[in-house]
Amino acid sequence: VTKLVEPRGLDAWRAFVQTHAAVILRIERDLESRGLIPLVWYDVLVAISSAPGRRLRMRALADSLVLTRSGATRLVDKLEQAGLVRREIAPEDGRGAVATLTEQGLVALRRAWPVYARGINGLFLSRLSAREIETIGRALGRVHRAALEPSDSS
Amino acid sequence: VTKLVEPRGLDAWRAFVQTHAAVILRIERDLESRGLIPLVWYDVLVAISSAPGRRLRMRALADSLVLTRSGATRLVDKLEQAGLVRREIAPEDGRGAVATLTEQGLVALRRAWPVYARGINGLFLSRLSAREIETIGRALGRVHRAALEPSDSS
DNA sequence: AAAGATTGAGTTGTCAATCTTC
DNA sequence: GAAGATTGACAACTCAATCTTT
Repeated sequence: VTKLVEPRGLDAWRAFVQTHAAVILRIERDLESRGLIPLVWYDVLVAISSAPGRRLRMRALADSLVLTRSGATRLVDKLEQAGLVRREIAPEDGRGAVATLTEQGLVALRRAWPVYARGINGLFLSRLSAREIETIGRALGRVHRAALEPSDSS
Repeated sequence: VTKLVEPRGLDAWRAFVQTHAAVILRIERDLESRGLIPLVWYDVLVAISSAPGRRLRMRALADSLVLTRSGATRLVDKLEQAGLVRREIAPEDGRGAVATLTEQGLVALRRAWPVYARGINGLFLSRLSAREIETIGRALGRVHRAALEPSDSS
């Protein structure tokens, strides 16, 4: 394992990856133990509810969740079976489908949020100083935008 | 969506989650497009190779990868089929199995590392200042340790 | 023909039950 | 009986192929 990454950088990377796994797992379990919806479902509902008109095309949903299109299809299938989401034909483009929230979906969203929020606060934010939170938001936001760029691989 | 998390904190959390997904995805694709082993396999090989004596119990492997025990079993099955890893009976405890690296496993590890390292540098570290790297490593390391604690959920 | 979405087949991971050793 | 590991049944996601609308 030649030193292609400086040690400090590697530490940061590892902390980043492992912390993500550990924290997400804890929140997931917490939601489940309280009979609430899984985190991915929550993500779907939030994405829809915060989209203009509370309606979101499947494609856009897939992108926003870092999923494939088929993944989004399967996922919305479940949510629809559970009665949290409804599919409609896109008004301007007959090819497209848009996902919308049902009343139940809105309720499920509101129920899950406090538990999710408690996880974010208790496991993540409460361990960080205001300065760290600021730095992390700004720095990782920058990394995120860069990672969405086309591809600068040689 | 009542304000149970302060806006700055929510920004930081979202940046954290989305950046993770985006960056991991890019690295994964990069490895695949070059015919190298997937990231999880890499993680397994690293975990083993950096364990004392280059041998690691299944249980410890599962923990270090944030996987279930059965997940670890399946994973090592594949690696073993591919000839990168070998299972042996634990010397002191007949119940346990330890995973060890094969010669091929070591080669696969060394081949993947430059590409992985390039991803870490190019997508992550190169977008961050030295101060940010330091802060992220320290802060997220603290979050990680906290997330491994038993469970302080009410 | 291109883009949106879905389906079939296969892979990866989980949970609950089981086997083995302590 | 408890812990380590594995197996069977099943859930989640991906790729490639397909269908529909533009």
